[in-house]
Amino acid sequence: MLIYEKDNKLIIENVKSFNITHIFDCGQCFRWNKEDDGSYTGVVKNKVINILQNNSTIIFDKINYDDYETLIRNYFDMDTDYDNIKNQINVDEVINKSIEFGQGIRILNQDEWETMISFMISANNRIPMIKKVIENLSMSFGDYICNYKGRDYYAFPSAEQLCKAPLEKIQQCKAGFRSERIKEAAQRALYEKDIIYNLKNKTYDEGLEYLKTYKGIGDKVANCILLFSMKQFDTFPVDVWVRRIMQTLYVGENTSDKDIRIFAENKFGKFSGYAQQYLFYYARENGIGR
DNA sequence: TCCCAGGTCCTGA
DNA sequence: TCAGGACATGGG
Repeated sequence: MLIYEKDNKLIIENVKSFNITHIFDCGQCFRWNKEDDGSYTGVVKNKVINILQNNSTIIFDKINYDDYETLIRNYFDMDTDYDNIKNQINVDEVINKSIEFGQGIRILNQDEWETMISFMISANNRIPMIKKVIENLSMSFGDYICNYKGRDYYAFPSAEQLCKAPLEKIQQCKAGFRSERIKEAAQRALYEKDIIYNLKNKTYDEGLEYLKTYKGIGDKVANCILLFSMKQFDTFPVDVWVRRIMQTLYVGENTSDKDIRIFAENKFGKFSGYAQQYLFYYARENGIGR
């Protein structure tokens, strides 16, 4: 991997296991959108990031090496050995095919608070709608960042900002029945921010137990939060898509979500979360079980 | 009109 | 512990 700055861009050559379509379309994040030139633009913390890929070269617009060290490197999971992970979870033909199909997937290290609220919104919702609600919340309550390629960008609102927001205004963001849950979570997070940001240093069970004390966070959402923002990679969140592919290709049709999760965690081991992402992407892109 | 979406909560056995 | 319905919203 070769990293250098050129013309106000940061360029990384010879990246392996990195495909921006796989990364942004595998359902782990909701704030990235494709541009006409094939690049993706998104918001990470308080920064707008645009990323373009040509084969094994990735180009970040208006990013310098400092930004790479403080933000990009961790967010894009650049220090993880994906070959090793793929080898460890590649235990049969189904997962082998899925890994091949989504070879460029990476599990992003996202902000804990943003991930909590985002997956709270995901309950009984569609991905385009989830993205719209998050965008509405950011535009209504988040800090303005800048204009990029003709579009205004806003940071995801903090707990403080959502706490001040009247319930009706949250409802106007089309959050539906999740509006009160968001408001309640913000009120709690205001005083428990340290706990939330320290969960990655706790055990999986402690994290799960804590997250589920929030209204609107059940088993599935809690596991997504743990996987996508708290580095708990041994968990296997079961949603409709994962249920479909697992029931079709591994276990019986009437197997419960909990049993599917236990089956998968035993099968794929400490990197079950990565296996879940490959399977999710494969199932969704190929309509498995529909 | 009905069905469903990266589910959770509540209720009643 | 577990099944079944309600829940906002919008697209097919």
